[in-house]
Amino acid sequence: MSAPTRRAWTDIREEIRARILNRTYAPGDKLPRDEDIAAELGCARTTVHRAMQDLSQMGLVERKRKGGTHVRTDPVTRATFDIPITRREIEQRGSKYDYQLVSQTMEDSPMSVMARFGIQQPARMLHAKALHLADNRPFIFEDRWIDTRSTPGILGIDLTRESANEWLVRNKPYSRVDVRFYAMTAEGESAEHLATKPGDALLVIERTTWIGNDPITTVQAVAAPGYQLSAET
Amino acid sequence: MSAPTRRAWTDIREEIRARILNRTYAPGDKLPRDEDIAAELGCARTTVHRAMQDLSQMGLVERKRKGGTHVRTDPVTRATFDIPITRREIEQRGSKYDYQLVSQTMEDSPMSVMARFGIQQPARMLHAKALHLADNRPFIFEDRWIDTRSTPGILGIDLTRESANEWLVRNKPYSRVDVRFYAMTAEGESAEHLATKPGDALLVIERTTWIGNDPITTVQAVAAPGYQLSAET
DNA sequence: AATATTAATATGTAGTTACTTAATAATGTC
DNA sequence: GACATTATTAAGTAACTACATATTAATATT
Repeated sequence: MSAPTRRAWTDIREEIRARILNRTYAPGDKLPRDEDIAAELGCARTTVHRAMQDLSQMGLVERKRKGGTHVRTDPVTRATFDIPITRREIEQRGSKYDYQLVSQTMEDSPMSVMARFGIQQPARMLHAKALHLADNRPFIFEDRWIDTRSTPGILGIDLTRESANEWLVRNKPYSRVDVRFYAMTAEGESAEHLATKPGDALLVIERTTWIGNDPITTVQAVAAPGYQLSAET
Repeated sequence: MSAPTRRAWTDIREEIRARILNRTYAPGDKLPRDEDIAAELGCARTTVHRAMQDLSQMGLVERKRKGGTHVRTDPVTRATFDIPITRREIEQRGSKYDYQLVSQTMEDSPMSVMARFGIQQPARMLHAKALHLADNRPFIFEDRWIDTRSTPGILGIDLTRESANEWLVRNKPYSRVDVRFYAMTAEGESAEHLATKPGDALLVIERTTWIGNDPITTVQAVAAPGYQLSAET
C-alpha cells in the first residue's frame, strides 16, 4: 500500500468529528489535549489545532485556554446561506433575466428605515422600487433605500437600465451587513407587482449594509410565492 | 513606541480586507503574492496564508494555485444563521418556555417526507406534532417525522414530557443537514395551534437530518406571526 | 502549426520551535 | 477559613522550513 501517510488537517477534523458522532467523545465530554490527539493520530499539534479551529467554528466543540476542548452539549444547527445578486440567481437557474424599475424618488428616510440603519436623524435618500423577472414572470420585488451621503454615485446612474442591486454590488463594498428573513402577507404594491393574490404568504429577505458606521443601503426583497431559500451544504 | 509588533493573523486579514474595501485591490484585481504581502506587512507567509483562507471562506477573494488570489467580482452576501433548540431560543429571550405534545402516531411516510429524505420506499415513522410556547403564547408549531429504523430509541421516550427536538439534539447527532426557509399561509392546524387567523403569513424553517445516508428526522417548524430570523454578524 | 513535454510558480499543507495568554490549581499569608 | 499570590496548564499565535500540487508558461517534438 503506497497509501500516502499524508494527513490533511481536514482528515484529522473528520476523524474527530466521527468520534463525536459515534459518541467516543459524547456531548459535554472533555476531549484529550491537542497534543495527545496529535500523538495518537501521528501528526503535529498544529494540525490538530487547525482541525479543532474548524470544529469550533462549526459549533461542534468549545475551546478554552487551559480549560481544554469540550463537545458542545447544545449543538446548534449552523446554516450558511449565499445570497447572490438577483440576476445571477435567476441566470443560474437557467432562466431569462429581466428587470424593471418601478419608481424612483428622493425622500427623507422614514422611521422604519432609520431604525434599520440605526440612525437618529432622517436623511435624504434615494428610494427605488424595482422588479426582477425570471422568464417573464415576477421573481423578486425590491424596495430599496440608498443613503446618498455615503453613496452619491448612485445619483448619476440610470436605474431604468442598470439595477441598483447590481451597481451597488460592483461599486460599493460594505463592511457590515445585517440579513434577516421573515414572512409577509401580500398586499398592495407587492401583490400587484408579483402578480399574486392579496393574502398569499411571501418570503422577505431584508438586507442592510454599512461602510464603517455610515449607512449604504437597505432593501426589502419580496420573493414570489413558492420561493425557497436553502442552505449550502 | 513600544507598540507590540505582534500581528495576529486577524489583523493581517483586516488590513487586506480594508484594502479591498477601499479599492486598493479592486474587484477582479489580482492581489500580490502571499509572499510579497508578507514582506510588505512584515510577517511570515503562513500568516498571510491564514488570513487569506479566511477571506476566501468569507467569499471576498478567490484563490487558485499558481493562479494567485483575485478579488471576487460578484461578491455574494454570505450569512450564517444559528438555529438553536427552541427551548434555548425562548429562554434566551428571557421568556418562560412551555411545551405541549399535540399528537403522536406511527405512519408510513408520505411522498412529501420521502422526497425530503431522498428515499424511494415509504418507511414506518413516528409522526409527532408539538407546540412550543413562550410566556404562554404559541411560538413555534412543529410537525416532525422520525425514522424509527435509524432512531429506535425515540420509541421509548415519553414525548409528552420531553420534546423530540430536545431528545434528538442530545441523543442523535447527525452528519448531514438540509435547512430551508419559506413562507406559508396559516391554515388548519398551524393556524389553530399558533392562535392566528387563517391567512396570516408564517415563516417556516424546514430541517432534515441524516446520519450517513440514513434519514433521522425532518421537521417543519412554523413560527408565530412576526417571527424574524436574523444572521449572526 | 499542433501537440506533448518540461520548467516555473503561487498557493496548499505539515512539521518544528518558541513564545503568549487565559484559566485553573496550588500555595502561602493574614 | 478567606483571600491574595504564584505556578501550572492547554490552547493561541507566529516564524521558519520543507515539500506537495495545480496551473500556467516555455520549450521541444512531431
